[in-house]
Amino acid sequence: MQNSLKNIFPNFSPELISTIEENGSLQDFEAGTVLMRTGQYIKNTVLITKGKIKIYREGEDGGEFLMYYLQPGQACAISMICTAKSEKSQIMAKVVEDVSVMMIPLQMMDKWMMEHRSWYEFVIETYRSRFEEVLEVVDNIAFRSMDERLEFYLKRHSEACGCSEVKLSHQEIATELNTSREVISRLLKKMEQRGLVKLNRNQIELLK
Amino acid sequence: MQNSLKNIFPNFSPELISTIEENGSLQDFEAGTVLMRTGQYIKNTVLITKGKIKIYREGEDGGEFLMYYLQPGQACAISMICTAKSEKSQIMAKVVEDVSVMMIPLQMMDKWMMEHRSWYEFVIETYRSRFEEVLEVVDNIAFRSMDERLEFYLKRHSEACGCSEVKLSHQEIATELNTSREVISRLLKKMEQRGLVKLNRNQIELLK
DNA sequence: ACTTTACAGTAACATTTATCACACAAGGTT
DNA sequence: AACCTTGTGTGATAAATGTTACTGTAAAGT
Repeated sequence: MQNSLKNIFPNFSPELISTIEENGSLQDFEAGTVLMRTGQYIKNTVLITKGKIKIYREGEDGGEFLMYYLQPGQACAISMICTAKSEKSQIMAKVVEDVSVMMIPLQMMDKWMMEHRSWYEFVIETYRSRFEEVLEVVDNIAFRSMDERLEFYLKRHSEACGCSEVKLSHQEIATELNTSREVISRLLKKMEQRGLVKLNRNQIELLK
Repeated sequence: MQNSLKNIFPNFSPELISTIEENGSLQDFEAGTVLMRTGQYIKNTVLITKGKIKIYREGEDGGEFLMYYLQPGQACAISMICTAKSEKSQIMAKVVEDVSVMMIPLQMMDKWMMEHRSWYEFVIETYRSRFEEVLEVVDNIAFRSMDERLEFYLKRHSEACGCSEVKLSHQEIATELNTSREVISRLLKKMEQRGLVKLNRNQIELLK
């Protein structure tokens, strides 16, 4: 049981693992909890050990524009970046599936960067992969139309959960893509006609 | 003359400055040069000492969607991130005003992170500010319409050059916002009618 | 002075996306 | 069963943006 961190973060050195266990505090949050808001100061770096967190940008009108998901074995890049200078968050983080997270006090960040090679590499890789993901998001909204973005969104979702059924209402999808439910309904219908998906209530099955 | 690095990067320690001068190579590039392409492997971290570089995302149709500009005292975050693992670039970098850049071989990155506190802080701050900038870009395209984005674009430009005249053709603006020249012309005309700008050939003067 | 090129303005039209209005269906509750 | 809530389907219409086509005009080259 105590070795779970080791399994979830296989690249961490044994020493780092025990340092984390000594200094971090494991906390649970229920789905729906908002872990971080725009403008809030960040006090901890967050490692996810269970569940799923959604990182999004909030629009004035209540839009929840999806940036990416965080899953076990990952960390919040924003919290790492801001941590260094205790800066404000520019994003929102909401629990979408009950999570367990390891909270690391911000003072540890700098210290471990110097002392633990595996921590350093993890941080750099986290920056890299999240930056890349955000760039892909930019690509999508800058160059693609809604139908392509919807397909991409569904694909990413099914990859994230590892199954071909996406259990979301049209309204939820619309919110995350910052459009309206009607548009999503219509586009999904077209996709069904093209044989790409099968539609059910609160569930979309990807066929291809 | 030799102290110019010190002036441009005031937070670097004297030891770091001399290390950079020993290991880096100063190179000049003319406006128009493409320094980095999507898919290319990155071999150097780039510090800008003079001029201006545009970082953008390339669309299939030749769009050059602007992410941000790099100016003296700044560094390419992408090159730092990718350097660590010698990853591929996901962006394009083009010189817009003749530049001098200091090229740092990728092996130095990790080494200096451990040895030079001021390098470490510079790198973290570079990550943070660029991430923030990209998030702002996402905000704009996700939540704002073209007229607002255009205003934001012009404002950012005049801030970057420190003057109220933006010397760009409508076509160039359109390319960077991934829209068409006609749209930009229309919107600029409306802005002129609202008294926000004054239009001249190849130059837009911001009035407010 | 003449030609060529790049830049800018604008109308007409097409397409995409947003909004409004409403019907209906599935599940849960009383 | 009757009711309510939530989710879905669809037409009509509006607004924003993209496209085509054409005009004029300033600058640059010859």
